[in-house]
Amino acid sequence: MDYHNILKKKGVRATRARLSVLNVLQNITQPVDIAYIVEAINKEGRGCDQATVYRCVELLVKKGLVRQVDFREGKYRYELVGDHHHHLVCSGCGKVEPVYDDCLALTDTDIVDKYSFKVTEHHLEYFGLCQKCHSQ
Amino acid sequence: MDYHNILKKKGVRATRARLSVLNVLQNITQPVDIAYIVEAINKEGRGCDQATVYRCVELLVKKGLVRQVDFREGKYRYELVGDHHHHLVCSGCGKVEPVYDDCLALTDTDIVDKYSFKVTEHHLEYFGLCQKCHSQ
DNA sequence: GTGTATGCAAATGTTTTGCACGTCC
DNA sequence: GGACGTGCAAAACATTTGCATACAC
Repeated sequence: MDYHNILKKKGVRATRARLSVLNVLQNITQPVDIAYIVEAINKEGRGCDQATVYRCVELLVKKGLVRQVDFREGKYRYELVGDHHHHLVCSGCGKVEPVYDDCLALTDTDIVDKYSFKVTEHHLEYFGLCQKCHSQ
Repeated sequence: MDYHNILKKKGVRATRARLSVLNVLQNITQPVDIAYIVEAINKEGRGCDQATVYRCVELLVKKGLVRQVDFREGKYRYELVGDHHHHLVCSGCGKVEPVYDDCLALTDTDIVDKYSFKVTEHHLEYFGLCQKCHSQ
């Protein structure tokens, strides 16, 4: 909850820009792109340059606080790591629904055992049509 | 095997550029980017513009012959669809290993049932360190 | 021959970088 | 005070687009 302390614990400075980025990501219901973050920060008082936002999210991803997501749009989106989940992305209307189920049969640990490959993360997204778009 | 006929069956023209792209992708062991495809085509005689390659892969992906892959590099890679598999991507040396196991516990069909969401495709990649990079 | 694909060049969109100045601790 | 972060502007890179010409069928 207290991002100031969380950042300190991670060994990095708790700057205004980083706190702003985390604060924006705390209030979203689905992954957002850099432009969204910049705009959101600008709305709440003193703004922030987009180069800074790029540098912030890069750091936050590296520190494991933020997850980078790819919806095949030619740009990345970001969300707080929080609880582990995947996404259902509708190709019709763009709606994004989180999936909290345990989706993987071959877990990260299985892969370590079978392939001698130490998995640090995996990315899984489902693409298709939501009920509304499918029935049209 | 005969891409000329495969393209015809898909209802699109079997042009030199499309056949070249498919031919390049037939000879790779891991997903490659657009620049690689352009260069490979240029090496084998009459070349091909990169705009054309972009247009070709877009069509081939749409027709289900080519798969677009994202290794979090800020650009996409492509490979023939062939048999379904996922990837282990080493963050250390960039090595890519295919995984032919059935990785998903929550299949596309399960999702249709549980979430009323018609899955057309899913993207799954594992990131981490290969044995060599991990032991260093 | 006709409709579609391609080449070329320019434009667009995303992300990165260099450097002077500001801020965190 | 000193190291590190930020703003600004420019650059780099991936991808897309408009239009005249070439090609597939």
